[in-house]
Amino acid sequence: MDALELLHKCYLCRDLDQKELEALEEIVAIRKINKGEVLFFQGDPATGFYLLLSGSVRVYKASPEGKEYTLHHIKSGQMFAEAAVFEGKTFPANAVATVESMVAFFPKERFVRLIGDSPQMSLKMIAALSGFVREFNQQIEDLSLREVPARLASHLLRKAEQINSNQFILDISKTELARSLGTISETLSRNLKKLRDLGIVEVDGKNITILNPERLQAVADGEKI
Amino acid sequence: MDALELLHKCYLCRDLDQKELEALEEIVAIRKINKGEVLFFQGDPATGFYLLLSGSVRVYKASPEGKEYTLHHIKSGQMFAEAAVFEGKTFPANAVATVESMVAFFPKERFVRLIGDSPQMSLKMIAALSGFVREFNQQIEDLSLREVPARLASHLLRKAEQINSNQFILDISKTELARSLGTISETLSRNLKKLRDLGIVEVDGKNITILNPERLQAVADGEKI
DNA sequence: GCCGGGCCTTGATTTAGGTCAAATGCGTCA
DNA sequence: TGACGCATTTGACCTAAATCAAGGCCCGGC
Repeated sequence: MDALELLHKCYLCRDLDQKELEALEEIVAIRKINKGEVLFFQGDPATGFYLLLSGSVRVYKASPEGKEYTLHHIKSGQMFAEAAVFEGKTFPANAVATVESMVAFFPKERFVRLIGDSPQMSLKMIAALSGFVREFNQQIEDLSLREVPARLASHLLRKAEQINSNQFILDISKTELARSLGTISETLSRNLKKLRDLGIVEVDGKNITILNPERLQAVADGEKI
Repeated sequence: MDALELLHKCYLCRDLDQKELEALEEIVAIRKINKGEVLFFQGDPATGFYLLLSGSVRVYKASPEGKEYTLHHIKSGQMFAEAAVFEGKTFPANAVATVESMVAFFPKERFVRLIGDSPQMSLKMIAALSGFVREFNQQIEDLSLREVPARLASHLLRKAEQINSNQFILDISKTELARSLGTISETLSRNLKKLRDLGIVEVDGKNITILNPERLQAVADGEKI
């Protein structure tokens, strides 16, 4: 599928009329990024926002000491760095392609002019930003109030719910999962082991089976393991 | 000053034309809340959003174990729970008045109908949500990558910058400051003591003086104390 | 096949920060 | 003014999770 076709199918573009679509296409810049290529670093001037057409992008924070926390794993069709367009002059995180990817880039000023004339697009941005706020909200709750086992349990339950099956395959490495749970691989490994020893989950490489969803939910709710 | 007057002066209403203003006034519900009164609990159905006209509101999360984390201290003129209007069916946090306050309440459905017709108001909501995203972003960075001394140092430096003076008075209790830094009062007390012992700050009750901004900045940047 | 470099796991140890407990201070309201 | 209650401080202790270190495993490239 070619890039423009992908663009048309994504949430931002659906329901737009021909005129709006053309205006969008006029300002968009589409480009390929290789695996490992960096789209922007934290602190870079925020010149616009992105929409991922294909591939996968990791958005993460890094501390001077080398610690990392993954804010999002962007999947195709999703926007990222939208907030940077309306607020702030610099990107608040780093973004790197984890596989070869295609991105659409929308320059800040030209896009802001566009949405002033398009209530439809304003509402889409509002929806996207609200989604972000909700997601961040959950992350703050996890980081400030919940411990690692609870965060891990929630993540597994959410994965299972998404595909509606108690058996699934992790789509990221365990090291990377640890980073998105706000911990490190060793701690994740130990917690998975505990869940395994208790007969709550079965772990075989990236293959996860939830054997006891009720117990796992209890762990997610804060029960000590 | 009466409530409607306060409403007109706030960010949401500035720059609106007469028609938009009247439409807003039509749907708004203004009410007084006493000190300690709860506006909503986490999990309550999100029926609309609020704008604080006067007083002060604390928005916070609480865990089943009794731990609390303060997301925001809302000051007059600020909106809160806006994201709940566009996303999600329930409030993601609790809100309580810390002093007697006046709030304007905008019911969800009627407000969403309004902004569909008002690009001006859409842009304001986008700006407000972007601001939230930026703030949350910072909180996530603090919680996931930075330690308590660094968070405390940043907070003090920010306060000083706001009023452009190295001497200021805390507008909240230390217990409450601890909750908004993602820690507890004992830990905050110990860290303040360390900063005091190092001659970096002077603390006299709620009265704070930054004696050595450079050292304090170094602590904010992660230097061990 | 076999070599090398990631991952992943596991153990030993350290440490930041939370918990518990007690003492002190301070403001408010009767 | 006195007493109660709440905030704050400080000390002793505990615990979750990070760090440090060592092996094992898997996978791709030669």
